[in-house]
Amino acid sequence: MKLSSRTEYAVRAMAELAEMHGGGPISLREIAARQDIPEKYLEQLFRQLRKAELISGLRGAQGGYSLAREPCEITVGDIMRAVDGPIAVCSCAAEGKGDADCERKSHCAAHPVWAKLQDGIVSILDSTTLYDMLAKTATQDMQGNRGGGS
Amino acid sequence: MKLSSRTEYAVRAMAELAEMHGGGPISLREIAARQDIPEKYLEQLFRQLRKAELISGLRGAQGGYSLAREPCEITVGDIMRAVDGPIAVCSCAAEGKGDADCERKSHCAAHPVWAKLQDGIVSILDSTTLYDMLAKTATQDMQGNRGGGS
DNA sequence: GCAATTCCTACTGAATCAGTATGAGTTCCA
DNA sequence: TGGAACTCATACTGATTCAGTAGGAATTGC
Repeated sequence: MKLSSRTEYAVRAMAELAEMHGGGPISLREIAARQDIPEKYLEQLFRQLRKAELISGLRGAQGGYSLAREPCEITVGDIMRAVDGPIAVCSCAAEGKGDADCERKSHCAAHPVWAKLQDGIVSILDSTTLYDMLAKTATQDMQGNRGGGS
Repeated sequence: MKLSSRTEYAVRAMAELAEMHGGGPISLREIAARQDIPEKYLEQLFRQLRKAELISGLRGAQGGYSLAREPCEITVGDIMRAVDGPIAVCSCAAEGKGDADCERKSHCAAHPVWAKLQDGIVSILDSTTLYDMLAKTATQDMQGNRGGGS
């Protein structure tokens, strides 16, 4: 039940791109530095994000990456699937898997729970866009909970 | 974002115990056989479940395990925490961790999303009891989709 | 043409996970 | 009273996954 570092990194990097959205492309190096992510590792993730058509890369000097769609059109779920594959709490409750491998299924007491969990997770991830994330962070900053109440 | 086999096994085994609840203790061997779980592995899990006071063990011949509380008093979340420790989608959104390790937190765009996800997961797991699971399985059986599609 | 950048494949070390092995302690029952 | 049927406890192992690194080819702006 834990996020991979791929997902954590990718989401943070994408948020960074979203914040800069509209200007020119931003280099991998810059994003890695600002978010404190190993550069070469992030490079791998970006390749996957590009293949998933969430970002587009521009080669050569002054090149870099930028979002391939508007921030409000990219969900956390999209990012996660791009770098970690389909979301699946277990093999018998995975996306796009109607009747797969679990021969137990029809009489398994656990199955409905996993299905519900899977559903809950996916619906949160798919309903949160990069736009939402930035908006929330801004709000959070405005509310300014520093030194907050113990 | 995946359940461990510990959790999957433990929940299934607990459901088995719940189904038998009220009779005498059931031996590990029997549960393992019925749920097709490696016996020695399940033994480990049961020790943890016992320490968490979800089940109680009776030693000696004719011994075995039984639920330490009513099925409606044991949640999937309880079971999961017993065998896998605290539920945490990431280190900066974990249970019982007010202000821990993530120095980024206050300005991290991802944090609110993980917090929401964590919350959603925990609330599903903590609101589903063994009793609910059995009830659902029964319903499922009554709807009886056996021999189903193609 | 050269510097900055993306693109691509392969490797590696460490950590986690699933499962085993072995044996001690307890209790019932013949 | 002894042994069979159990739980209880610790330590080990092999495999897989994960996080991160290395090295270099291709492309583009200046």
